[in-house]
Amino acid sequence: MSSRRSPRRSPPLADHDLSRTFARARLAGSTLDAARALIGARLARDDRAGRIVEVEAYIGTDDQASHARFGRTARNAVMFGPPGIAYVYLVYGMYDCLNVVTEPEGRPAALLIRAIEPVSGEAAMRHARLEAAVRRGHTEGPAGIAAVARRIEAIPSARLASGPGLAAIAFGLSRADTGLDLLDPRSPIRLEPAPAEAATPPIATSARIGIAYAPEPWRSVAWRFFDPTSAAVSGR
DNA sequence: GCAAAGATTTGCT
DNA sequence: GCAAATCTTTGCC
Repeated sequence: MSSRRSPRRSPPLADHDLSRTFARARLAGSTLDAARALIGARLARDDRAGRIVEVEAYIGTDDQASHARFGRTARNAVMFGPPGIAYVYLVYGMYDCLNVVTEPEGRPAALLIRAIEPVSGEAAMRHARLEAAVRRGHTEGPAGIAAVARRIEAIPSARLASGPGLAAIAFGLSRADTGLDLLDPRSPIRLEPAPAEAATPPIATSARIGIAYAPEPWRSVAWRFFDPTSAAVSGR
């Protein structure tokens, strides 16, 4: 590039709207506070966006349901790092799940994104869902890919990302995305605050899902947070 | 080095 | 309503 070009202090952020940057401070403190802050916030990719409607908190090495219960390992290392970073893991050998790291560096904690209500880019989400079905060999039956494509077209919008595995598929996320800074406006996947005009959503709580293996009190603690008015909440 | 289990989803009985 | 699918991570011998 020519040295006569006017220098840029940072990459193309000149027209970036700062009101669309989620505040790292909201993730750096209590994970339970951060969980409430995430309900109604947005997850955005270039061609799609959605409203987070369900999250679960996993806090510290004492939490016997958390991946951090074994201490720091190769898999969970980012949970011990700074807040706002993506932690994507493979569950049951089949599905990737997105977490947002919380709390200061050195304290392992994260919020599992369990459900997202699509706001835009539903076609991209359906396309991602079809690609996932092809990868899993679900299109090799007698019905073929056309039948699977029709079935995916028929899925209601609110069901496109209504579970942790489905949310990752809808947004095209995989373990390779672990380490991404979700609060960097230049990141391909970003966390953004709810629009100023959006109403504050109601928030309900319950025990976390799928952790029956954990001893009490971890099994029953109400660390799942969701918007009970959303049709996109998982398990309905 | 091996065995067990898992922060899920889907399809069939 | 139950069980299969699928493979990485972790604990233990």
